[in-house]
Amino acid sequence: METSAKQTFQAGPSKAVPRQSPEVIDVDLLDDSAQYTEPGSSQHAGKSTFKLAAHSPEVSATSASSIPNARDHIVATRQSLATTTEVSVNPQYPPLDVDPVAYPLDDCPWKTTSAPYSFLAHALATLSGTRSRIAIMNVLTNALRTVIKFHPASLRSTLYLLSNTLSPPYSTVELGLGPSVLSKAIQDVSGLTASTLRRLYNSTGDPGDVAFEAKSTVRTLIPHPPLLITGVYDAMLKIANSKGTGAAKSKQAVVQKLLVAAKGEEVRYLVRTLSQNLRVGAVRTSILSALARAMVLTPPSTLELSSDSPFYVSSDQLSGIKPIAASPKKKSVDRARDDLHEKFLCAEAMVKKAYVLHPNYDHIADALVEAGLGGLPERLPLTVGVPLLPTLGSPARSLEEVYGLLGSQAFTAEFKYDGQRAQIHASRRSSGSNVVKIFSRHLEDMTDKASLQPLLSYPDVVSLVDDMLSNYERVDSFILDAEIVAVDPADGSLRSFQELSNRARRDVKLDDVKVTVSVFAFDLMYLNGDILLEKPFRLRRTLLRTVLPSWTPERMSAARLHHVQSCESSEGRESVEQFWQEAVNSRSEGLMIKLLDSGEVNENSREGKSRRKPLPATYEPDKRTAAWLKLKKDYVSGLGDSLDLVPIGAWHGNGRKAQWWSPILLAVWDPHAGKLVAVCKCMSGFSDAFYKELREKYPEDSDTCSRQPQGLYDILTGGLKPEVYFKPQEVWEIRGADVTVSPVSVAALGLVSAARGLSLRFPRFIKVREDKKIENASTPEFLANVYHSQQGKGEHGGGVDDGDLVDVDVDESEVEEQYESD
DNA sequence: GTTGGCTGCCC
DNA sequence: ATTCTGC
DNA sequence: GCAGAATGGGCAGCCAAC
Repeated sequence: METSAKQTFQAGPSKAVPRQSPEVIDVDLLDDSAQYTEPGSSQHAGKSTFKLAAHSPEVSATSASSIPNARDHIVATRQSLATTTEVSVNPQYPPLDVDPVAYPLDDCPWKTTSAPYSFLAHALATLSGTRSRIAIMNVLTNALRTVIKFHPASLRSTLYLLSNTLSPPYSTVELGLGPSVLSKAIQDVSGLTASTLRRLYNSTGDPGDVAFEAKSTVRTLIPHPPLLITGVYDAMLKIANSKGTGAAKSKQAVVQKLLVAAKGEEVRYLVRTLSQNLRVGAVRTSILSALARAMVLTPPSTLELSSDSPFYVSSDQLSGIKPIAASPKKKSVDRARDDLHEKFLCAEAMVKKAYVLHPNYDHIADALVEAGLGGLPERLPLTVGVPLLPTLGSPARSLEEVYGLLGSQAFTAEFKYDGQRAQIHASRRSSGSNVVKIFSRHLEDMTDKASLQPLLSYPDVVSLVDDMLSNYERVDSFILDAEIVAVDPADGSLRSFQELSNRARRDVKLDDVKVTVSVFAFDLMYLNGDILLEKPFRLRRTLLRTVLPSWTPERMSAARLHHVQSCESSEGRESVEQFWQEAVNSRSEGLMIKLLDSGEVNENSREGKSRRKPLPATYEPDKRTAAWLKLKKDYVSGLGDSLDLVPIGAWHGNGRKAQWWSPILLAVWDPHAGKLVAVCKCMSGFSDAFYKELREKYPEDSDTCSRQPQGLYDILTGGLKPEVYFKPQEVWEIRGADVTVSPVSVAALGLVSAARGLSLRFPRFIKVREDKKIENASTPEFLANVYHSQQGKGEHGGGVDDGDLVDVDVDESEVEEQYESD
């Protein structure tokens, strides 16, 4: 089998991309169905992935200048192919980006009964071609209308494929497929070598584009039946469900089957879907809005609608809407369009509300098809056992900013614990077996028994909740919001996030729990059958504190229930300032500031003019508003850990950063060894303009950027091997939240741990330190000192004395002293 | 049986 | 998680 | 201001390779 894979495309020395006229490879391979239906086949042995591909030394011929714009090149290639190959065989669909009022829906645009995948690929390709939100909404809306009208049974699969998910977040289905298997499959189907694919990948930054290019070199002799939307979705499920020995092979077999059957643009979006990075400018929110609009315009034919419905428009009304004027001189009055817009807004609110309370596309699709928009509240209620989307906090940079936004309105400042967000559901059952569920921030099920994935599982928290149900007589059911934190079993003092992550995550028995935790509850969304979301936070909190008081089980290592430590704004600004200091000096991330009663925000526009806008203190699923402000110490200048690091290498960026270096590898300066030692990668904080300059300062294969380290400095990278090395010549200020003990970094190796180096949590670029030379960059000792000062900050304060070490603006001479003192 | 790459999740 | 960008 | 995109460190668990 292996020998039949004639590789027409060698890892050629001078070609970055295949030539415009594709050569034909041995197609027998592709049409041999045994090739992709036998999971046991060993044909893939020895092939390497994109990542592992050994690059031939001749690659240097692929200089950036020989391909001024790789993206343009790809587009040109695609167009030239479109007239000659199977791309033109695809059905021609009507344009989707038109005003929905003008979109033709009289004739079914496909010949199959079930909706074909090519239609979805057509929609995705159109989405990719625009950044206009209006066009994106039009495409999504018209595509969904078409599916609803001509094959509503495909709606579920369409929603999952559009949103690039497989199942509700709280179910345990996952693809278990990464770039490794995907790239092997593309190799096998296209016959291209790993290094050719690797080079394509470097220039396009998108595995889907690579697959598209690779497949365009292949001509299939035997026509394949069209892929269907439901078929592709079912294949994804099949991939997800294959587990155990041989799983990788059978996943790859399914992928190859899909790739062989896919034509033209289908290939690109299939692979983007499989790599779980669709990148078409539309995710959940837009999809839900479009779904609502589609239902307004094109309700399923099975529904009986009353003419005065607040959601639907009659065809008479629709035909009364004028097309949008091409010249935007003045907007002509169009009552019918305004009315449609109103209905859109109303329907969008309904669909989004249904989703945030009950995030399940299966249930939404079924409810819409069977009962219409009006059926949503009843069919997707807030349910104990089904997670709702959590309220999110918006960042605040200082206490001044907090007071500026909230003025004199009552708020509470709560400790922001460094643990894991948990939404806890409980319901007492008379039969004895209670319903207890724990969900993560992204709504994954973390309850022990139900979880088949490697997630943190919390039998100790489940046991705590069972205790609560049996001991709190006024409580039958609740949903609460909390942070689970690792604690010292002896005194309950807080431990680090890293310790929490050390917990086993699967099939954990109560007695096996090694890291004790506390549950710090901070909100209550549901109690004894009452939905509390619309109640002000003050009331929710009072209920939480009175009905679910703290609880410490007998057993010392069991999970405990606490309420978060807080300080009220009514205690005065000084107390709040003091509480903030306490948070800074303890093992907490900072504060969460929460509005207690519904009020207003001050929105500071320029020149001191401030507008006030209503600010509810209700529980707002999936919203980031000023009602919850997170004040983290590492946001506040002068408080976070800030390091001066040297850029020493980089990787090729992906997607929108495909033409740039990203991420960048950063190093500390070790004056004793006279070496630069890699600490971490960084991709955040750079503006696009900075990326462009950087690409000019470090052009690929130049004297400042090459595949091997060059220049005067020795470089030590440990487990952080970049694709290219920069000539070390500048120093950047990099901020992080914490210094971490790292399995890959060798920076400060031996100073904190004999086997592990140090790295940085949440690294981001702040600015170039024009005033610093390599020799003035941060040292391993400095890194180790920052780490030690963090450790000093337990529950009991501490760390105040050595707090100087984490100051951003450490005096130049102080830094020098540190070097000397070692 | 052990090691190490891959994956998906937490922050 | 953080950050930047286009609409 | 929202929505989307690109990617950080680090962990356990799984599976393939040795």
